[in-house]
Amino acid sequence: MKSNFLLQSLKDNGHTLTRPRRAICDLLLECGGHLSADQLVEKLQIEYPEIGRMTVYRTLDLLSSLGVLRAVYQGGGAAHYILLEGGHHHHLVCAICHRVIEIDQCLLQDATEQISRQYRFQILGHLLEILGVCEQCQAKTPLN
Amino acid sequence: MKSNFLLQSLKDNGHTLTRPRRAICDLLLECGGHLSADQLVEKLQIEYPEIGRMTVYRTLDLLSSLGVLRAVYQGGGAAHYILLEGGHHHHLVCAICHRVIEIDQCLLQDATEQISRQYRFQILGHLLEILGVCEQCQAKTPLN
DNA sequence: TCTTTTATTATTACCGGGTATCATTTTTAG
DNA sequence: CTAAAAATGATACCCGGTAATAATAAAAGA
Repeated sequence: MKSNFLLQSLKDNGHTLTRPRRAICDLLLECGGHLSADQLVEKLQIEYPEIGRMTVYRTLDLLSSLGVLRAVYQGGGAAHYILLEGGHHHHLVCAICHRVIEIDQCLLQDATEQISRQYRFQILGHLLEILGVCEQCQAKTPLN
Repeated sequence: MKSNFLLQSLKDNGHTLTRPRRAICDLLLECGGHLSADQLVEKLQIEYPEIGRMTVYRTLDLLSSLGVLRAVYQGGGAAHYILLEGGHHHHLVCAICHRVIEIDQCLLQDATEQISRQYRFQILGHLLEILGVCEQCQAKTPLN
């Protein structure tokens, strides 16, 4: 049984580890994030048909407020949620196919410290989103 | 009469500079961005009561597709739009009062070039959003 | 200029993601 | 075991954004 930092965070902050919350946190971790609320609901229905929409939304909000999850709103559709184990997240978004490519390394250690001092801003986390064209789409639709 | 790079972009791409579009682009530049579509509509109503919601949404979409504007979706409410004269944008978001503090300098010149090579990703722009607590809110609610 | 074609706009109705409400159930504390 | 508190689920609702369409304005051609 692997540990789940989402559940751990709930526990550490005095929240109950209920069946729905366990299911949601496990699924989130299993899928590595990048799911929308409705996608979560749909997947949960298979094994836990009793879990309702509201609980999913509420749990996602709760996790977000604890700083271990983050809602990302790309234009148009539903928000998707990314795991924030290290307090930060970087990813590339393809403007054509909307593929999301995650970047593990953090490019901003120094930069954020500088910002923090300069603006007297207490940093909780950051999100870097790079918009562009992925390799596959460059091949399909050469822009030049 | 100062130049408006939003209007210029429309012109350069063969779009008509109509009265509504002029009004929208002027207002966007005047306010320095960070307005929602409905805020724009409301402000426009004062001087141009004939301009409808749809036109505003369409114009914002058009400008976004040209890469000179970008919709930013913070959780909850409506998207707001930021000017992208240089193709990128950085800002700080206060987790408590939701104030938005813009950062002028770009911290990512080197980092994005590295990403581009490493992932063979053709970068169009980037958005860095730093979440934290601003100076005023730190004073009001000391976290420790 | 007048006509034809194309682009843009305004109105309306609609859709879907997310929220508010509240009664019910589950969990915790005593 | 009982009472209080927390969490859940069903329903209805709200609001930001979209789709569709008819009318208008602008551009192009004769």
